[in-house]
Amino acid sequence: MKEYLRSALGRVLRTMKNVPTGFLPELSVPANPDHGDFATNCAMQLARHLRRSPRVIADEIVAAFMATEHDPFYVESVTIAGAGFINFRCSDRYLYRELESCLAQGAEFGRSSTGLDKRALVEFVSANPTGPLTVGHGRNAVLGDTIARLLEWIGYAVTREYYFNDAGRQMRVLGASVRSRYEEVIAEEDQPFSTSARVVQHRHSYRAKQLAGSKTTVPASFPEDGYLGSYIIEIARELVRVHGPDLLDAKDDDCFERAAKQTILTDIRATLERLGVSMDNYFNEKSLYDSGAVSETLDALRERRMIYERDGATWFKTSELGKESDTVLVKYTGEPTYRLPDIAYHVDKMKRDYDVVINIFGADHIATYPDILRGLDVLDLDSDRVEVVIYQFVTLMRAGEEVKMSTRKANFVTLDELMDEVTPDVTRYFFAMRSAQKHLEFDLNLAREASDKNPVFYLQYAHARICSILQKAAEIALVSDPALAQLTLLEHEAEIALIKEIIQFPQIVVSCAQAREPHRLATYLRGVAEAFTRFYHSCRIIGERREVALARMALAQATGITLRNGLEILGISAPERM
RNA sequence: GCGCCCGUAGCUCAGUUGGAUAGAGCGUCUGCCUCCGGAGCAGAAGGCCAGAGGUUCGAAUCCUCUCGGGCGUACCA
Repeated sequence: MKEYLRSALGRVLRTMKNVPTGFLPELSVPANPDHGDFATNCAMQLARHLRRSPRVIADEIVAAFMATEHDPFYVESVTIAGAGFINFRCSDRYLYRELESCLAQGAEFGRSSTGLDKRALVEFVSANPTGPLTVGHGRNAVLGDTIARLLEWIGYAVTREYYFNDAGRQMRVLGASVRSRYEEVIAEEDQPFSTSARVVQHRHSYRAKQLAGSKTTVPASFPEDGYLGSYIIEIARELVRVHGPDLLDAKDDDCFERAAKQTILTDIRATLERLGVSMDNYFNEKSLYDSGAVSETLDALRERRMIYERDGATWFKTSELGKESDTVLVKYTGEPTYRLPDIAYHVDKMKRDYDVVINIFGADHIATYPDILRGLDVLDLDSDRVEVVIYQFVTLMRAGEEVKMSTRKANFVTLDELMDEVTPDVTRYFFAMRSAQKHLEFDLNLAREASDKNPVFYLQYAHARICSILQKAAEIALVSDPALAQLTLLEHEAEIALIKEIIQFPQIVVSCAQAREPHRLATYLRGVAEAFTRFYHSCRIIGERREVALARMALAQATGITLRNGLEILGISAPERM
């Protein structure tokens, strides 16, 4: 419809005098449905250029349109309103055909081939295995996965990738933390009745002072910046269960580190799985060192004369590339900063030849990616293919107070805990329903206590109700069969409004995917569910004469298809009863 | 200091490439359950779209400045 109007208007405008070549008419959907289904402002835009009043120009355009381009299949009426808007109302026949198409496509309704034969890489979550995924990672995971699903729906072949680093100082601290807890568990088992002595001992330790006011206690051997979460104790207990006290003699923390990493990574995978996120690839930063990619990248940058040495460190001349200062790539210790492997990683991504490479980053990583792009530019790789979706932080509210989150300290809420409280469905909807660039306030008390107020239930409820109606109708021998339904019987205001809502779905999917904005889909689905409940309240199905009932059942079925497919993209279940 | 993001109803947020009377949910107030699922529906109240300039037929949307909030700005990851 939109395409037809666009090209028809384009042809009309080309026949008119003095219209600039290349002028394209814009089509929009009026906010007020009384104005029509589509509107164009082109008469107003041309007014200045043609030095005539917009209304006169609009008259001319409409006359020409009606004479040469008017197709009654699409357009029922054309009117001129306001300062010079041209409004088009589409014909019911067009609506019925689109509705038929929805019913025919079923589970495929909303899929398109806009991005056919294109490949996308979506890198997201990418948390290092030092602890369980937090609420913040949840937002990242939902955004990334939903964008991936949207792209798949418009035809892309998508790879979901998780980039992680299991080496370096943070992992050594992790290993030391586990060892300390391990020793603590062993000591407790030896002297099960001396726990009070242990607490006294901690009260005198430096760490205990730091922890004053917090419930967490740690053994004296605990690293100063160790990981305080209770999951460390769980890992230590498991090691005791399997190895007993044998590990007390271990000469370094390697075995503790390995055990921790393995457990945590497995847990992360399980958490993501529970959220409905399944990665295609876990990319280990270490492999970039093993393959030589890191040193190759450094050499390549050096060849372009963008590298120099100073104070024992290796610098990247980012000041020549629009940055205030240069950037260290290799520290004086000989150890690279994270930027170098990051660049090498993206070089690797570019070599894998994707049409688009999307990264999902929290706002705290905002400063990291420009360096990556600069690196790619220097190496003549097409950095335009790299896109970054930055999301703002999640503020967790508990009993009206903000909870500051840190993986190191114990007071974070894990993604698993969140899902325990509000279910994965609600978690996904909550994170998907808001624009990524807005801060997200997550009221735990509200989410926990008041599940009946959560908007996701509104969508699921509408779906369940549709299933229930169709089921009930079947019991009295009314079987929904789109092929037999006379859709022209759908003429109630609420029916037409619902049809118009439904048939927008494919276009919505395309625009959400292209804009990388899942929240607009959530907003749209809410509108579909609202239009359905309005229809439900003004139009009965069971009890109406057979033909009308069948037509309305077809409409209900189409609504169900739209809700189901939309929820599928959001990764949320569409239950048949609740 | 500099960079990025945000500022829309009491609260949390929508608002497509600039369009016609700025919209939802929650909360508040009115109605509506012999009726396909009331987790609902219909309606009311609530706004100088942070503020000031600019661009134009037309601005919540684009530009500049100011004020407020968040996040960065490491030889930490």
